[in-house]
Amino acid sequence: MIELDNAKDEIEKGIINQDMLILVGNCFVDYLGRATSKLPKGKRLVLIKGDGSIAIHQNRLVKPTNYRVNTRIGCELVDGTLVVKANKQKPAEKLTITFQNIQDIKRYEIEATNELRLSGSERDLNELLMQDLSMIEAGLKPVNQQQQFRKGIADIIAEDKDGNFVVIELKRRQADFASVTQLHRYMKEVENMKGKKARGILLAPDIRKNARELLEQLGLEFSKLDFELTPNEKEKAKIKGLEHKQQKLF
Amino acid sequence: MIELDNAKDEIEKGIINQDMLILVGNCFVDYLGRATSKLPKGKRLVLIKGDGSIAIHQNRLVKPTNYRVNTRIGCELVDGTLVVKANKQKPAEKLTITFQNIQDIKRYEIEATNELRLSGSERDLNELLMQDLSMIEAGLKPVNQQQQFRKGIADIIAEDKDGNFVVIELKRRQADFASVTQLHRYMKEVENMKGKKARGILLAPDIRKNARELLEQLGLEFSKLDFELTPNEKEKAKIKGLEHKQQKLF
DNA sequence: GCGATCAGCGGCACG
DNA sequence: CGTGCCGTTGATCGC
Repeated sequence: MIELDNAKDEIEKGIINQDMLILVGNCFVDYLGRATSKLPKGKRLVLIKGDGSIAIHQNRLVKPTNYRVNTRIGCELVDGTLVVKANKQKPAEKLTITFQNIQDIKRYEIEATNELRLSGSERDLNELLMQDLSMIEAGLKPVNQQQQFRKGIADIIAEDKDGNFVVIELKRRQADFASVTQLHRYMKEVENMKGKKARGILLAPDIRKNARELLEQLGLEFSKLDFELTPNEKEKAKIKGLEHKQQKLF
Repeated sequence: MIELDNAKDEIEKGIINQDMLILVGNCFVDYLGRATSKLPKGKRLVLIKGDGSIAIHQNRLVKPTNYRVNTRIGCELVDGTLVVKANKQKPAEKLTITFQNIQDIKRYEIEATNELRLSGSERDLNELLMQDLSMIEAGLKPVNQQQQFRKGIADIIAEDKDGNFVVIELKRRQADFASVTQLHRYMKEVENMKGKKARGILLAPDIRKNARELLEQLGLEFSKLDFELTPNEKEKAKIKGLEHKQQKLF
């Protein structure tokens, strides 16, 4: 066990230094903000970061039980306990950790960089498709990418060989109800703007059965998007194929 | 710095014991699964939990750069590095952390409980409303709570004093486009099932301006939900009032 | 700052 | 197991 006043010094040093801090000890946690919560007494691990993020972890799941981001963290000794507070205004939120004891406290100097290079995101796939819209359908030409409307932002807008506007919504994973209604909303908006019928194509690796039903009722199209992730850093991802489900009939 | 073979022993001990493990050191991280990512060499903090959760943290933000949940974690010494792997099938995912060195390794015995008592969730508000639907509108009677359709699950279905079906969608925070289309979807489904017109009411503390426009176009109603969080453990939350925006005109 | 949307969403509850 | 959806969603990007 660590003396609480020593712990306090160490925490304050860590906060000033923008270190990463690990606190382990018996504590309870109160949160009042967008919701309220009480975490009863128990042994937890608290992770404080240089940017004022704080997370209380129990020994399960990746997500913390309690957390707060981008806040000013302070601590004080109160009645033989060490109280760590992470409060914030707008929205008003209070996070209070009360330690009965501190078993361990660790301070690590780690730079606050963000160097993760991720690929296979929707943005990547979008870029790939824009390079050659004919992958989706022969004769398709880009009109406007990520065009903003009053009712949202469509992923891709194009014009098909017959001069119809085509709204394309791209999903990197199985499409659901929300994906379908999203596309429908954009399609309606385009129809309103242009004053004529438009098409809507949902592009995803898969679609849930009921979502597919809704899609068809709304007069939208689904096209299976088959893409491959490349561990190679040079190319971000690779689109292996696109398959209109309707074509299966032939 | 810690000898890598000692670190390996300690990690393996921790995994068997289902402890919480903290590793700090220079490493790079490769992920291949639903997407791919590379995190170049740098000093990071890795948190491993008893249920096989693993998270790589940099010194900013609450969320880890890389993570994996519910996996079998193994480690081995390879060419003077310590490699921690968290692989999984279905879907196939590989997470590999390669440590050049380990500055610190900590092992904490913490029980894997989940005792957080949270209140003010949508579920709580739903329960409160169901106790007295007349808060929403005089004469409103419950028909079915959380009724399941082919196209989703409506929060509340009721009947108004004139015998119309009323579909109610509840949001604990500012309603957006998705909230509106969600309600619309349920309302249409009820109309289909019952074979007559239905009403739809969106209940939320606030609604985005454009979402409100869409809501009105779709013939739906909005009602401002004013609720209060109680730090008191006995009562979950309190609904202070409900206000139909239309009433503001009078 | 707000608005809109994605996320390797995670996690949960229900069928 | 999949389906649907909430979340103190968080985080990002654009305006």
